[in-house]
Amino acid sequence: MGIVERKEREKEEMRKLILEAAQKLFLETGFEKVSIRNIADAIEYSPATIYLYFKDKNELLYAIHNIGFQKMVEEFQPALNLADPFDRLVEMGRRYFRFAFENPELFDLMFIMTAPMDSLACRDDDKWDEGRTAFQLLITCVQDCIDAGVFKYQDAEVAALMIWSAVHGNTALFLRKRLEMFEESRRKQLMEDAFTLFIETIHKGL
Amino acid sequence: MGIVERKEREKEEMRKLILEAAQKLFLETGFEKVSIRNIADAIEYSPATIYLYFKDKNELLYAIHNIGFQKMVEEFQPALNLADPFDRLVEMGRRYFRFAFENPELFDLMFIMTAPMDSLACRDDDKWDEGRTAFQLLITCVQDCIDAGVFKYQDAEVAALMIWSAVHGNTALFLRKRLEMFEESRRKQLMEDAFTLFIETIHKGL
DNA sequence: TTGTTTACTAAACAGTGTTCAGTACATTTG
DNA sequence: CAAATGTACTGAACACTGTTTAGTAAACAA
Repeated sequence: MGIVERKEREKEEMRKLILEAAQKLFLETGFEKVSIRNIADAIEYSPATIYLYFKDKNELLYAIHNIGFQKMVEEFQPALNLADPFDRLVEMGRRYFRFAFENPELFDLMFIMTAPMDSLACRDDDKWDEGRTAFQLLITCVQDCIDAGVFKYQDAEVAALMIWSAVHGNTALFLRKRLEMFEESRRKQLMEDAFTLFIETIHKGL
Repeated sequence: MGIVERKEREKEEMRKLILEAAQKLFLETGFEKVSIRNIADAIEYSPATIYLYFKDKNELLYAIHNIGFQKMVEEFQPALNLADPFDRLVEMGRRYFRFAFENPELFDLMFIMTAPMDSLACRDDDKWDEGRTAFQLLITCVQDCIDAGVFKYQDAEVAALMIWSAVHGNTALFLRKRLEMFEESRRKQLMEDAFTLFIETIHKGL
């Protein structure tokens, strides 16, 4: 009686269909401008159908946020293989930037928008596992730096948070257009300089 | 013939009336949840009236974003009077945090939301003067630190951007609920520790 | 007392997320 | 096989949203 299994498979496929259409539309048009109706049109189903597979729009956004984390972890992989822990750290920073530049909508969803987090708040079972897992990569790297004597920090978690904040802040200010006071031509160079300066500072810093 | 002046005064008062009602509603309910109709109801006018004083919702948000900057600059004033430039820098950082904690909706509008910046994009006359002015305070302070020999940085602007990024990143990650993986009790302490570590790092750093 | 300008609004437009009663088909049961 | 049950889906509605426009009533100028 594989009938119930087939049904489950079909259900899974439908979820995937919705998710892929949604993702495509989002990355094309931006999250703010895509409606449930747009997604429904794209897959040629009624809007109500989507609600049979996702509780609400936030849950759909959360699902795509998850896809984003998968992608990001994949793109971080090469950095994690570098021998020197400090090189590893720097490369992780660079890849954080690059991911944001190349996937601004996805990055927004993962680290800036509130909507997907609102979905998390409704079901108290997990505490943003995706974020936790990704952040753990950074903590590990920082700990390696400490162990290798590059840093003299005591607490790898605190140091990791500081480093994440610095890199994220730069990215977020740019993505949310808070660096508009700099001429467009200088902007990217300025950001890179700020990042480089940060790296130099923590390297010599402590 | 003071009649035209009275009219202008009335127009200005009406703008103020709208702005104050809007601000009150926004700070009570959050920006996402307040509609033009809500504001209109609050001041007992029709929704269409608001469009006689503001081009669209983004412009209204931009006007409130401006009020936020006035408030922020006021709250920064005491920090700017400190004798030691590095103390000044640290105190500015602390006040950035505090402003964000005490006025999360306003902070969001000033540094995270896209809507008010979309308003800016439409009229190319100025390049976010409010942001530029506030950032200039930081640059000046960093330059003072360089002059006093606390920092050996070359470029005050780049250093200021790095510092702003670090402080802002921490704040933004918190406000947008990206530190949910830490238990609520630890969260604030962790943020303070990360800030302190950053301060120590740049102090000894270069 | 005209004519004109100004300030305002009712109503509509085109959209949004979401819900629910109802339908048509697949599956199970007698 | 036919009847009963279960499931997947949808049309249409609800209560909103930002925004525009035609029209009105009052204030002002001639």
